[in-house]
Amino acid sequence: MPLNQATVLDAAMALLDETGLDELSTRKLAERLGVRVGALYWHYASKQALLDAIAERILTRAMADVAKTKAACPTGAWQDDVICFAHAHRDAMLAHPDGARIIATMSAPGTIALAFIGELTAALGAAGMSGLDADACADVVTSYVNGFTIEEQARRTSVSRALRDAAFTTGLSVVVDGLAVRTTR
Amino acid sequence: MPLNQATVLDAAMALLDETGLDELSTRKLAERLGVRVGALYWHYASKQALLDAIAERILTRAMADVAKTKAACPTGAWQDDVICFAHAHRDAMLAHPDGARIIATMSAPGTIALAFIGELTAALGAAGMSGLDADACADVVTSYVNGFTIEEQARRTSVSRALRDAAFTTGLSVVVDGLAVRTTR
DNA sequence: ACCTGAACACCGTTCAAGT
DNA sequence: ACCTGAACACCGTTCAAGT
Repeated sequence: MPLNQATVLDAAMALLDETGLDELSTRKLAERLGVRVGALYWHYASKQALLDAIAERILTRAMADVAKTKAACPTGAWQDDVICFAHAHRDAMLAHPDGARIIATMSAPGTIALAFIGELTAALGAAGMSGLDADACADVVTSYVNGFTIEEQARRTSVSRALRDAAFTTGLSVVVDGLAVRTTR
Repeated sequence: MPLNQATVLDAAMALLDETGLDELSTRKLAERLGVRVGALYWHYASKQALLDAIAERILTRAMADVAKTKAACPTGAWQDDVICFAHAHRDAMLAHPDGARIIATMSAPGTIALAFIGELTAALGAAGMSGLDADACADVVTSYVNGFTIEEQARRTSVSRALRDAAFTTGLSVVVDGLAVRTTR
């Protein structure tokens, strides 16, 4: 049966998981699929387009996690929403090697990325923040999460996952506290 | 006269400024220096070592800016210190194409990077934050700055520098507000 | 000490031609 | 519609040998 975008993407993510981004080449991917390199370009216009598809898939997973968590525990407090978004975002990136780098270097925010940040902005708007402020504040959250996770994944640090989780959570609470100041004035 | 580490580094930064990170190859660098590729490996063990040197130079510039600003206007308020650090950090990265990406993907934090984060941590410690908290809080600041600036440089956005500055400053004030609640309890 | 020459083992991308 | 074959224009790195 012929290849399609989904099969290529699946193989690319498997290769990513095994080797990391630096070793993810179109040629190795072609070999894994039992096909010549050129064949890939029928399904994706470029390697970057394929990486963008990986990024979208990672963020799709993050959004699904948000939906699930909110369904299981609908507290209604905007702080919990923000915390939920941030953890889902980081977890989805940590699930694959160099996940944060792939998100950070994607060529343009796709539909999923826009939806993700849109939902976060809406959650902040519901907290009584209006317009420009909500946009900028959603940006603080995603910038922090991206910055933290990129660093975390780049240096293969010796510090345990538990300690890194604690540092992340502490930093996140700082951000949330800062947002709270903005909400109450 | 023979090449040395500084000459190679200068040429690499000039090439970076002209072409960006993706076009910065050892071969183009060698051509610019009037030398064969292999010659570079006498001065730097690898391309990554050269990129690390670029990262160090960028952070050196950031630290110099911090020192200058503090000398010119020594307010003593820790909030001003944090804001000063963050702006110097971002400005130094924005001064070169893909500057933030180079910082984020450097193989290990060098002496300068450690000094930079050390000074920031000390400033927070002087604000009455102790130990682990000061570490984690310094991390929020640098994570935010890195995350924001990577995004900013990655997508060659059409939004003006002034608007991006405003968004950065708003986000930074959120972080500072969050740090303040930690300082006063 | 510093560099050349030349190779090794790779890359991403394109495109006529096949089926 | 989907893939092969084969090329094009590159990469980073190593290392004997030269000066």
